[in-house]
Amino acid sequence: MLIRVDPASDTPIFAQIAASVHADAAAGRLRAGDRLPSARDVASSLGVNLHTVLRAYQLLRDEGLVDMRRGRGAVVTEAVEPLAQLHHDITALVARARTLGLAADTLAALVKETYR
Amino acid sequence: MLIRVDPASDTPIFAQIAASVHADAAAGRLRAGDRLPSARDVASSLGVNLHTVLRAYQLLRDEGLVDMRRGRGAVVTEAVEPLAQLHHDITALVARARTLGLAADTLAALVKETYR
DNA sequence: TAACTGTTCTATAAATACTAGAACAGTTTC
DNA sequence: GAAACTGTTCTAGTATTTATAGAACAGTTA
Repeated sequence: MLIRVDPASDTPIFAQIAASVHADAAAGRLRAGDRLPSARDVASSLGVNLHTVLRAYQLLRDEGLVDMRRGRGAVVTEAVEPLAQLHHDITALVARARTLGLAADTLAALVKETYR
Repeated sequence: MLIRVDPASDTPIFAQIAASVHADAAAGRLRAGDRLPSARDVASSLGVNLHTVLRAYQLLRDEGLVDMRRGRGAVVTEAVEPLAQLHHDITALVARARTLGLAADTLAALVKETYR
């Protein structure tokens, strides 16, 4: 499993790591029972701090996406299934927004605001 | 026009102000030619600093949503139309995500990631 | 002209993001 | 049991972002 990060991006690194896992789960590349690479491995391969990776993992844990325990690592839960189910709807919405010239941040903010 | 802000929220105030305008535009409550309340008025009524409101307005300007000039204020552009067109799709997606138990931040991050 | 508007500037305080190192406590593997 | 792995917790420092504050500037409108 590969986690990508753009150091030049204005979004925090921990958020990018979590988003990378989100994307993999939505695309079906991650399934319940799969294990995320250890935080130390991710940290060294990305050249970031261990705590930064752990913060992303704890975010995913708070969302119920992974189950974390010492010694075992971070294991994906059944909560990834809804993400995969929504994948088609999301890509369709994004495609339409793109043709309308909408910025990514604008659409994302709109979705978040609509949730309330 | 009413702009709402939650001081207890973890999202920055300027982002909340921009999101409030986004929501109004998407819901059709804002149309091209409409004028946003002056930054000083919003600042005093919300109890926040002028610069904080201006930062939100400049964000909307960067998105092309409003046109700003000294003396005239911030006027909504035709770029709001796409937002209104997407409103139904967004609410439908949010409703489905909600039934699946997805968090707002998760869905928003997913949408943003899918955009790339 | 007077009152309004956003623009620009410097400055400060607070919160957040990131890095850094160390020690701890479970789990897995041999 | 021992060794190597895992996340957890702790303190600490730096850089960036957020928000506030005040002042002066420069267009627009009434």
